[in-house]
Amino acid sequence: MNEHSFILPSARRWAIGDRNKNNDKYKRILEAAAKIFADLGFHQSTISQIAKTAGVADGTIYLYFKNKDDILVQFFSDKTRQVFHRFKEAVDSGDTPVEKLRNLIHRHLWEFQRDPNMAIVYLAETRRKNRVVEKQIRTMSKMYFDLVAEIMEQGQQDGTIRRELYLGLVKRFILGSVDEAINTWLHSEGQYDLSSMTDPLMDLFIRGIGNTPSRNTL
Amino acid sequence: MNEHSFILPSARRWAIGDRNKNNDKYKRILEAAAKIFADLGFHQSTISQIAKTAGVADGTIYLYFKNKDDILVQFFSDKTRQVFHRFKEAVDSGDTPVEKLRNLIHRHLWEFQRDPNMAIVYLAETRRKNRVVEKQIRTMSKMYFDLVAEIMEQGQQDGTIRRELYLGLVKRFILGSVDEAINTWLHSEGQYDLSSMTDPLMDLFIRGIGNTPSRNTL
Amino acid sequence: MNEHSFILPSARRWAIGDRNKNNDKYKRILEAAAKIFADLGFHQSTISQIAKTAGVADGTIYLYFKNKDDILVQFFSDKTRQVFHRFKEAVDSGDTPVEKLRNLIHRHLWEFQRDPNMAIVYLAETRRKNRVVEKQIRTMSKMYFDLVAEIMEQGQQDGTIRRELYLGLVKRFILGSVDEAINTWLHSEGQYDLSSMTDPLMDLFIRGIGNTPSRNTL
Amino acid sequence: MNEHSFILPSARRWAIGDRNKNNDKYKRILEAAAKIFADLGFHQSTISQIAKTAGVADGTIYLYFKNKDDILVQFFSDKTRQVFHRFKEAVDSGDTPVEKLRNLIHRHLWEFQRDPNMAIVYLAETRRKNRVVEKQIRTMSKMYFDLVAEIMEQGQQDGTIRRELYLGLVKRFILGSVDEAINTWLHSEGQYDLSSMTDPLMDLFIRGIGNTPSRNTL
DNA sequence: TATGAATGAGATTTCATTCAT
DNA sequence: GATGAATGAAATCTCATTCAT
Repeated sequence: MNEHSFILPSARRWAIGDRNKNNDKYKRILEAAAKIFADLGFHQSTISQIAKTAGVADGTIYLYFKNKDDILVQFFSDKTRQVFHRFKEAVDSGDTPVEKLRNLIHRHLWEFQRDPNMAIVYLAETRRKNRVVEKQIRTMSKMYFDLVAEIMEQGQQDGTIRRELYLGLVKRFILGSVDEAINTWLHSEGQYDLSSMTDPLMDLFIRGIGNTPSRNTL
Repeated sequence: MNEHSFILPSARRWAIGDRNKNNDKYKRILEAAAKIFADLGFHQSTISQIAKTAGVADGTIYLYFKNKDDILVQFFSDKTRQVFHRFKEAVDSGDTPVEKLRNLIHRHLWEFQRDPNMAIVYLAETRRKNRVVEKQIRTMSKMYFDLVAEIMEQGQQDGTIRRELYLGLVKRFILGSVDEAINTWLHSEGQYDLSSMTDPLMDLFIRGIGNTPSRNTL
Repeated sequence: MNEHSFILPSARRWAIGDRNKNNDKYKRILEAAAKIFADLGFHQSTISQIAKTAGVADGTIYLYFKNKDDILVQFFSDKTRQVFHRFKEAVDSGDTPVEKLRNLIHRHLWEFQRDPNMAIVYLAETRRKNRVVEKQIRTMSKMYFDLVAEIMEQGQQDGTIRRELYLGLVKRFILGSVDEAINTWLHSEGQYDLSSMTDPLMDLFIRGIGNTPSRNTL
Repeated sequence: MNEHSFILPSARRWAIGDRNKNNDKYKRILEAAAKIFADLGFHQSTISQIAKTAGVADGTIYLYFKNKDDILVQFFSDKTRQVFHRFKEAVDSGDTPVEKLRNLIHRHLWEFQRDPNMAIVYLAETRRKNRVVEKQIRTMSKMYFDLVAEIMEQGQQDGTIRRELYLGLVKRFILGSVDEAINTWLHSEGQYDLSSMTDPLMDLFIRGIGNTPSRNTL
């Protein structure tokens, strides 16, 4: 599941199931990296800055990570695992498809608002060519697609979602809007509550912008 | 309008209205830069690569651009001017608000499909922190907002667009979806026709994903 | 006292009281720089030449010095401290004002003869406009002035030195002559003993070139 | 006499005895160079800056000067010729040796005060190792020595100057003091009248700093 | 394991000089 | 003769990575 278990066996061997202080170092580096990457972007960040922020020596980072790229890769792997577990939970906690979608969007905005460093790194890397985290992003994209597809299919069965939709596009339609909302929020320096965008966004997703006499309500 | 006309007067003075072979050096560098930036990202690109691609010496670049950042800035300024002129045209060529929006989306997808380097650079820079082209991107964002707002207001007056929408969010909703569609297309290596996404997207924009008995058609 | 202790704490922390082989790297770079600066002048010298002469990698220099300018600044700070301590000693070891002055001149010539690289760098920088070591040179100038002024005042009190002298000019008169003597010696490729100029110079300082029936002897 | 007559025959051929507008360009470049060299130092100055200041194209400079070094060389040759002619005049206009020396010092200070750019360039180059103008400076030094020697010998014959002096040292004694006075004046930003230093300096030269019952007066 | 000094490849930028016009 | 765009060598400085301790 995580390719790095194999690449750095000596460093990662104890990383699972071991609660000693070294394990903590791995996490500290990852958090420090997130902060620095978010502040400066991946290429502008230096190992020294990350090491200093994490409170370790430069060389120590190479005990836990193969190289600079690998920090980003592991960061994405970790976040993907964490976040998608919570996304899944959110979806599962809804009863109807519309409620499931609403919960997903809300959790999505909420998690990114809670962890702006992750949000910044995610948004930036997601739109880079030749990305180091290509594989991770494809995995994420697929997981998101599966979540949305599951909701849509349920909705199509119970008649609340239109049947003639191309699901691949629906995913982009939703993910793109949400990401853009997050991006705008980040560039506004977080001056409003991002998760409050849930209902307005849901309204647009479900009803669109067009005007018709009688409509569903959320 | 273009601040760089003043920064490099001796080099740019003849840039308009002169058809000698020097005239195109500026353009060649800009095109080369777009290609390299698109392939590697701004920070991974080197002046040497750009120079070689443009067929000039490294030093020559500094006759036309203040520094590496300035290449990106001028690239954005140029593209913004060009593209938005065409976006405006597209909007103006529509009769109804829905038609205007459809023309805008179509032109948007079309232009980015036609110039994938621009698309890649735009998508990447748009989501970076501490971006060199902050000003250019804010300008672009504002222009896009104005275009969309104009259409929406017209639609609200003639009753085809819902009145209770928050326009700031609608812009993100549309721009985010379109950009994500472009992004997906780019990462698919351009294996399908991007502009054919226009109508499916418009359908989602106007009607949303929700199911209702009677609906508008495009 | 030395601002650079603060600028590069990690590199300089162990600089005092530690005798491992790293300790001398700072000194080796400084000596190498003195040699190269002396041979070529500050602006013609390159970091690579200094690094090669010091036997370190180019990048290593930046562990010990902020930038190229900083090498010169630290060089001057170090030399000023060392040399003026010895100048002070020389002055203190004389009993009469004339003896003090003689000891100062002798020590001055002696130290510069002993360290010709320092002499060359000092003479060159002392007469440059926009000098990087402006502050250091003003400090040195002030210290020299204080030494001379102290001697002169004593001499004026005991009647061996004329009372109507403008001390600011006397300092230039002495320092200028001595520096010019050093300069001439340097450009003669050191083919004679510089410190042997002490008594002839003292004779000129005390008695001048004019002829009078009865005079002091040194 | 001027080696550059041979190096650049085509450019210099008409430079003597020709009063066309091109001759003027040569002078303008030399003056521009003096200003830029004085402001920034030789190595910090660029051909472009000189060209712009002189109001000519960069390439034009190479029609009049072999290369950047050659500008400095010709500058020194010109100034040496001009200034020493005036120094000689000053010496000749004095009746007694002491008067001659006084006139020389006064003219020296006066000319350098009148042309601070020359002063700055002269002082800087005079104390550089491997100097491009080595030959010019040796010529100047020799001329100055000859002037001083002539005065001294006359003074020794008429009894106003001590006989036991080492003339080589006397020259450095005088030149060094005068140059240091000029240097101090330059670094004070010209806030006082440099040529007023003549008599105080002469007093030090003739009588020294030592105290004796009966003395010459100037 | 942990450290952090050292390395040196590589990036940006400058500028003396050339040469086609 | 005069121009100034073009060149490309060379300089400074950064930083991912290594390795002796």
